Amino acid sequence: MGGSDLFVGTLDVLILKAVSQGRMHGYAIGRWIRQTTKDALNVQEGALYPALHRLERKGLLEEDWGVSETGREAKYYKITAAGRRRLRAEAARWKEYADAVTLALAAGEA
Amino acid sequence: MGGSDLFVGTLDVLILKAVSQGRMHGYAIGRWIRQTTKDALNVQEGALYPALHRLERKGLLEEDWGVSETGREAKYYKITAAGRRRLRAEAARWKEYADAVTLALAAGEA
DNA sequence: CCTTATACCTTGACCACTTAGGTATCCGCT
DNA sequence: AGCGGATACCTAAGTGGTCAAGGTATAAGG
Repeated sequence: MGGSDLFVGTLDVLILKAVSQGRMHGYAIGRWIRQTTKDALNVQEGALYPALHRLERKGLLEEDWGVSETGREAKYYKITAAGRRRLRAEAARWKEYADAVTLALAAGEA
Repeated sequence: MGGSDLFVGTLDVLILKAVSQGRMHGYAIGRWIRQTTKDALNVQEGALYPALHRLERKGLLEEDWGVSETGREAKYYKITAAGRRRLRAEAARWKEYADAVTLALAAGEA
């Protein structure tokens, strides 16, 4: 199993990062997140697919149908220029935020 | 200024951490978070006070009225044993989660 | 054949957070 | 005297991302 709940707001940046690595379909994005985090994060499909539609609507991703590695129909996503900009911004925001929280949680320790 | 939006779910652990340092009133908890994160996080009061009530209802904090450093009435919070346990668990969860996201966001880099 | 994996989707409910107000006291500045 | 800003508490309405739980369909493997 493994995989705690998401901290709301981190899913988008993870998706953008995944797709920035190369054209990828939805199901594979979920798998990518699970694998690159060594099972620490398991994204529910009920969160994943709406997020993809959201990002597409915002013009951060582009979709087109194709055939997956296993020979099935699959909707592939590609990151747009705006998506790449957003990824940079959100990744920076995440880093700043994570450092801040980690700093706070370390307060009062030798 | 400074202070981006919260990633939902991180506020509770920050509050527990603050109060674990010693008896503290609500307004001071907000200030503590702002200061220990060097202004990276600025918690809105509309998020802070409901969170305190939530944690109190769950038995993770205890409250009693007192007088603040400035001579005003203030509601002081103290962490309970259950709160301390929760803090340990949530801090560990945060660390695991943050490491996982950071790992994923670093994927594909030299 | 039946489960598991792949691959997509939606709906309902929850609930933390944002925004935007409100009360009251006290300090410092003009 | 007046007024902004800090202190110190609170609430209500709205948003919106996620979870839980369903659904369709095909293919591989036991």
